Amino acid sequence: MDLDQLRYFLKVAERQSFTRAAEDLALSQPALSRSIQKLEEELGRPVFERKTRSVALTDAGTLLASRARQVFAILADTKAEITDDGQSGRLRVGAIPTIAPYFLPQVLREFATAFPKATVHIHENTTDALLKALTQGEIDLAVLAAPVPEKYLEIEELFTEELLVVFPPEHPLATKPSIRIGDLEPLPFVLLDEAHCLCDTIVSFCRQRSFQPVAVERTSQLAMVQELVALDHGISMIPAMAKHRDQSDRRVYRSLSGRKPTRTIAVAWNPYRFESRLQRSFRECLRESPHAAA
Amino acid sequence: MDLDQLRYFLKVAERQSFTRAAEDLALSQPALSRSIQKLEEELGRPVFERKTRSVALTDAGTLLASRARQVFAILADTKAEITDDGQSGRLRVGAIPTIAPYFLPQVLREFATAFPKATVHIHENTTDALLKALTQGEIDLAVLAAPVPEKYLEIEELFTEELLVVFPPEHPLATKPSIRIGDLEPLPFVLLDEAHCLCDTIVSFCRQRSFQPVAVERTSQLAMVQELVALDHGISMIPAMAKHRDQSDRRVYRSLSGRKPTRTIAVAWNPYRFESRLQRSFRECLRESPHAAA
DNA sequence: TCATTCCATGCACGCCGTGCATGGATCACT
DNA sequence: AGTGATCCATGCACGGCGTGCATGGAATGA
Repeated sequence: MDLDQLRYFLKVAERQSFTRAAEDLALSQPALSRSIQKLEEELGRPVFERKTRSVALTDAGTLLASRARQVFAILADTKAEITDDGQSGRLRVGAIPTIAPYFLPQVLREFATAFPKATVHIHENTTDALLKALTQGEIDLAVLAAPVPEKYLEIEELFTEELLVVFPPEHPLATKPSIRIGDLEPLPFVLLDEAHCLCDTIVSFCRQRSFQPVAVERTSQLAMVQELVALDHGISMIPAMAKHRDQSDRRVYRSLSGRKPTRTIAVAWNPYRFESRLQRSFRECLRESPHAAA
Repeated sequence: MDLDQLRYFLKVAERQSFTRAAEDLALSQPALSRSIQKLEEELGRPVFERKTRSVALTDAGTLLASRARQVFAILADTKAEITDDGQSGRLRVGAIPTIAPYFLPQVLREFATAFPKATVHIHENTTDALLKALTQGEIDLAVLAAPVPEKYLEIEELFTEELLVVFPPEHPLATKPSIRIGDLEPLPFVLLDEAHCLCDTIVSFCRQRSFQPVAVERTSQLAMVQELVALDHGISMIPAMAKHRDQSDRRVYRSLSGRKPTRTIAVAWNPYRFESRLQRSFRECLRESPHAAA
């Protein structure tokens, strides 16, 4: 039994194909076949059921996969723990798209100043993908919006920010001394794709006020929402942190009167993995960021 | 990082010497040195502190050793679990010397009949050594005398047997209609070495009756105690199971009147390791052995 | 029937771990 | 202080094992 064999094995299990796993592993398919054969020979029974178009784990394979993952987690954590000097190292930080460009840059700047020897990799993705990556140990931390629908993860709330109503300067709303949620009901909305949790937050806030916002357009990024609002395709709600970066006079941001829509930013990590001192320091940076005070 | 490297590393840690570890591993010392060097290179810091006459684990090495042992335990258990067909396989059974030859043979005979494809290895050693071997996963089961002074082990009591007084036929005790513990107080004893728990059992039984038995001779095995008793070097107490094998008329076995000395036979195993179906079957055999009924 | 998609096998190559010989450092003993 | 012993590190050459390339064999779909 060899760690390489186990690594290969896990990749085949993941891709459900020798050919595709071999590509991922930068290995030829025959070499991979042989490696798995050796493994099966040692175990005395096959770990994969070869089907015509793909391969599937046998019972033995399922057990082995679980244990192999455990072994790699132990080894990776041990290595991290031993090499952890609190100053240098690699940190893989995930963030959802509606947070990443508005909150992370300044945190990264501060962190890079405080820990010049450290390397930070940013993984921008949806909440679901980030949670999966956390669970599988592919990233160390994730910055996202609470609440997080995932047990087995550690969550720390950072701060709560307001969602502001945004519209072009010549919009009728601009003349109102105060804007209430009811005023928005007949208006068309520009919203993000449903994969984004910010969209859920906005829709559920409106629903609590007994109306379903009408989305005339959906885009995949907040910057595009802002542009479409400027073109008067509709109004929207935008996190306060995204307003700070908006220098354009083509958009007006206003706070709702009455109960205001908000979202809470949190950081999540996998408590079953070793937490490096660098990781702890990064969380410290997140907590102490000016945004948290704002 | 390589499993071979970790295996080598653990052996060096155990033997506290590259040279001796290399012998155990059937590897040249230079090859071993290089292997550890690679490991240390990957971890970024030494795992051994090279002293003039031996080597010692660094902090990093201590952590790595603990995790490496964990990894090997997982892999060994996984392999055992996958290849476990309930019929074939290897079982490593430990037993203390005062039990092994008197109780195990018939159990082994029954087990071999019921599971002809299985292989059983017997490790005869003292209680301490067996418990250590259990903890380190070097044996699967141990048959010994309760109580077992070890947490983290699973214990199942099998049966309790009497300790009989033994002496030569012409001994004055032979004429007594009944023998009480007080009658033994002035008599010289032949006892086992102190490493044997049976010795403790006998001494503590006597102490509860307020006397300390006088050992005129100590030997390392029960058969020798029996021979010395036949030569009238002294009397002794012998487990009932050791009487059954004794065909000689040079020794008389008698039960004490009043409260009788006993010992309880138990089987112990490591609950943190995978218990094979073979192992479970062997415990079954132990429970159902005729001795248990006697 | 033919093209396609997979995984397995035959064969030759090259890298990496290994053994042998030796160096360098530290003790123990006289 | 000198000498031999002990122990780990290094230089060098070899050989086994995993690998890539080319190809086979089986199942599938058009």
